[in-house]
Amino acid sequence: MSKLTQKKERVKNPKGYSSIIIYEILRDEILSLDLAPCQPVDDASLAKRFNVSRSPVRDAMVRLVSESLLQTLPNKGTIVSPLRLEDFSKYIDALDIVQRTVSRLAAKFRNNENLELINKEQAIFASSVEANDILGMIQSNRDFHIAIAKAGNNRYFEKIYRELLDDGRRSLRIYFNSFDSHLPKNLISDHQLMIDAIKFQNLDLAEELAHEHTLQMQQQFLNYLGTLETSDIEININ
Amino acid sequence: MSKLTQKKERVKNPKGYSSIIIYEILRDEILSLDLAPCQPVDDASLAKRFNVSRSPVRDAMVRLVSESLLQTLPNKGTIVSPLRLEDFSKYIDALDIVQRTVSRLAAKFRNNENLELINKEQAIFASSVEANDILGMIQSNRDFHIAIAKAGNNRYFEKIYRELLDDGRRSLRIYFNSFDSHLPKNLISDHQLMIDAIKFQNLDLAEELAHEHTLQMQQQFLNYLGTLETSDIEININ
DNA sequence: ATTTTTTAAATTGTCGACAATTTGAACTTT
DNA sequence: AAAGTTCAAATTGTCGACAATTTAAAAAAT
Repeated sequence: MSKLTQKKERVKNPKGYSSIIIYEILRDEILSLDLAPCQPVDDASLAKRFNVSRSPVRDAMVRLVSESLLQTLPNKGTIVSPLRLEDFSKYIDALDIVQRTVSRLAAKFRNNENLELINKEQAIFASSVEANDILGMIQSNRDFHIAIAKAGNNRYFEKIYRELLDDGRRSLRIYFNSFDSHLPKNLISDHQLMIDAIKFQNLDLAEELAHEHTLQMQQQFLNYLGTLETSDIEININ
Repeated sequence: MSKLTQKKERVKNPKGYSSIIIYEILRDEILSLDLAPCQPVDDASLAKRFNVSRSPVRDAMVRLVSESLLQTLPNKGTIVSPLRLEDFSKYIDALDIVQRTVSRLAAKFRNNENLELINKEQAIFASSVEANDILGMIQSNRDFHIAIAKAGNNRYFEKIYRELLDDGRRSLRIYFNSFDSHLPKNLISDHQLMIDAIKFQNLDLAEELAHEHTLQMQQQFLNYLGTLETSDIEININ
């Protein structure tokens, strides 16, 4: 076959990027749902696809497993982790509490540098909305909220919040898809109100706005699911 | 050399345990502070020590890096992560908030199965204290608190709490070392009070007890550090 | 027809070697 | 002596092969 005769002049890849690149490609494909939940993923074919040996693929997969984006079924291969939408209300419960706490901490401890970063991220988010760039919106929305967490001046809480956001990345993908043409202008003004509350150190207001922000997201999300089918997801926030 | 002539009759290890075993050994050595913070750790010598190739050692190290127990200094090797005791008050801040939230959730949502597990873990903890077994105390104390988190019926919060506890494992080691001969009997009764508050669904009391529990730990810890040297750790809990 | 045994294939962890860098010391050159 | 260059050693990612299992399908025995 031409593929074999045309023997790739194997110039070894520049040291140590394959596994990182493969990790990022797979991660993006999983998060964008190009790789469907429960879809099998095996290192042999990935190695073929990326024209590398199994080692870098394995490394990438180990990392994805540790992030719970892949799931190993012992001796039965590896699959894209199932997306359990029935867990969504639990997720929102957790996100609500953490988000309120983080906002309150930010309002208390923020300094000028923090505020600058938050404003910067807000601007980036606004421009992704302007450009109707969904992937950009997801990324910059995340960065905006993490900037707030940073202002809380507690790296443990920042880590908790970041990991929780990361846990919800695929759900968030569905959430943003729900704005299929009419853009979420109000998200931008919501963010601005949060910035002001943090800037003026109004702890209670910052917490309340974070709470409303989460509720609104939940609302939008459930409405969207409701348009797909009658959902049996129950809400237990009070 | 005899080492070479005596050629190990390399019976390959039973499939796929070396890397897990090596991971556990290294983890325990790091947590018990046998491997000192900042101490260099290189795969070549570990491979020699465990009589395996670099691959399983590398896998174990990757995992430890992802848990922040090891730290990679690019092109300069890998070291045991520094133990930043100056972060301790931040850690306690975060632990306090999460612990209070988890206790409150547990008091609200606990069922009989949860209560049974909590009681079981409490019994195990009590017997480790009885036996003066520090490693056992650390483990069973963790399991006790995680049992409470489970009762909160929110896997996201459970994960947050577990990871936060894991983050503090080395600090906790120092904490338990501080009870060098007189055992923490009161920890047992504290736990019992928490169990009762959760059992009788007294949310406010459960939260308050969790708060006191954390404060007491902080107190004990700082006192202990104070006996070692004049500590510049500042407390900002209010 | 059901259970047991045998086998081939798939899965998965490990091996030893090697190659692309990077680092820092030794050696020039200015 | 300072700056630049060269080079061996250390670090680190990748390769292709292989071996220990597990799984499940095929074959044999009951």
